[in-house]
Amino acid sequence: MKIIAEQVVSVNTKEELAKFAKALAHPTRIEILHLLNTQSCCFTGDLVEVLPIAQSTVSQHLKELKNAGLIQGEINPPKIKYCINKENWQKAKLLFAAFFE
Amino acid sequence: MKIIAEQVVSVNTKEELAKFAKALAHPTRIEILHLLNTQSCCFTGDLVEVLPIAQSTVSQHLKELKNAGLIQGEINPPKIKYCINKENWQKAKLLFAAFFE
DNA sequence: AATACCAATCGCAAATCTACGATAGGCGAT
DNA sequence: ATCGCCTATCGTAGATTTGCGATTGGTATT
Repeated sequence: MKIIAEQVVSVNTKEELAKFAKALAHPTRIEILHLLNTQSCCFTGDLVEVLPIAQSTVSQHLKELKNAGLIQGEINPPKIKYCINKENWQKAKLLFAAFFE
Repeated sequence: MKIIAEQVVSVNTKEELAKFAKALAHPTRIEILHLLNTQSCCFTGDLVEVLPIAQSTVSQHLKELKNAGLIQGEINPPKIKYCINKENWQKAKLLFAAFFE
């Protein structure tokens, strides 16, 4: 057995990293995040216009990104404006950077 | 429409990033990569010993990491030694870093 | 040649993901 | 109150993922 037993990456970190990675594990979600990150914010309708998929599917992807904590929505009647959740974005950035050393 | 049309992230980059993210999208695979990255290399059996899952499942995870290009196996009869694929590891590191800015 | 060991693959079941159209709900404008 | 717009949710279908035990295949060793 040549594996060092001590757990250098905590269970929580490991799972948190996997959660963020899962959110990024689809080209559409990568694109959404990239658009939000370069555009500051935008409405669901704007995304639907740009992406080659149905509105309901876009909504689902947004929901996943929201659940992962990477974006947040703000009601701006009658639209909903989505932005990067900067706090968690930074967290994810640091986790990935640390993971890759 | 407030979205800038030009595609800053190419389709290929987008898909490559998603591919790497998918490989990282499971706590077990995060742990395997972390072990390999801190241990240089190790055998499948070593991983099976440490991870709380069946040998066949470990083998499956290793296969996915191999397919994503993040690890490589080298035959060392009668065992197989797995290592980080440094070239792609670096590539992934840079892609994630660029994505998060 | 027979045996033992290690790891990959097969076959299967359950769970999750992706996508869509249809429907529902919230809010402003008429 | 009604209409129209925007977005979330529902229901569903098909694909993919995750996990396991059992089996197979490859490589020393006996």
